[in-house]
Amino acid sequence: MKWTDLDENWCPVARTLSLVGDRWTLLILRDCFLGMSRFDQFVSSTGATRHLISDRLKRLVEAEILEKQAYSERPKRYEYVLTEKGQEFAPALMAFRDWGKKHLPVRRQSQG
Amino acid sequence: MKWTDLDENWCPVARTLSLVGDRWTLLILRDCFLGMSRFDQFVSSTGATRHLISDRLKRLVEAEILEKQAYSERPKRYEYVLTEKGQEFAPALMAFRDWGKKHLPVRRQSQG
DNA sequence: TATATAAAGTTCTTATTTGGAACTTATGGC
DNA sequence: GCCATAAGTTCCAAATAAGAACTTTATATA
Repeated sequence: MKWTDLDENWCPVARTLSLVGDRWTLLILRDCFLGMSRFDQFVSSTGATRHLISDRLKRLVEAEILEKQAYSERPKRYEYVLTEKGQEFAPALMAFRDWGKKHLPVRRQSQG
Repeated sequence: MKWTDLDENWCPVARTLSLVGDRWTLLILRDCFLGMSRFDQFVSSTGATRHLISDRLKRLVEAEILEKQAYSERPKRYEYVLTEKGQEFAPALMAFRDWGKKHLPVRRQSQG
């Protein structure tokens, strides 16, 4: 079974996962909430490959969670910003953050 | 980069994703909150392969999110139950559920 | 003119993960 | 002996991801 097959599942959790049930997608959304919006920012912040970021941004735009906006005309450059639908994903990320802070403390300092 | 490499990331969201940032893992947790606890229940409920379920349950037990408990001695049979750490994941799943209910309504009835 | 930089991707090849079905082990019932 | 149940494991083909280099459009510098 493919995970996109979950999009018509009876369970709202499953349907949500068909879109964002993937670590890189969720990291991109985290970055958006931290104020990032550009391709290369997502690449260096998440550590995912350019290929992955490209793919996940397309999905997020198609799902209307992010919106692609031109911020420069020449050369044509785009950035990705949260739609209202995307903004409303905040509680989920905050729940992840809280759980991680409580149950997965960092031992040694590392960078990502 | 491998996703398990996120486990020492500075960001608590990333650390959380290193454990549960995967659709099948989160669906297994959803099932646990719905009262399921057995291997075959997870297989048929999620639609994931036995292989995947086996792998994800191992990770969840290792992370102390689930606990493996014998419910039969002969033959030896185990079930998986949420630990307190696992229970505290509820708010995250509820956030997913709420977002899905609001933003991803089902069109036609389907089963998963 | 030639070179370098920047941003946002795409392309290529190799490695890792997943899918799907069948098989295993232990036990009880008919 | 034969079938069923539960919890996995094994095998191979198919799909995804990793990593690095390349492309495109345009500005800046020597």
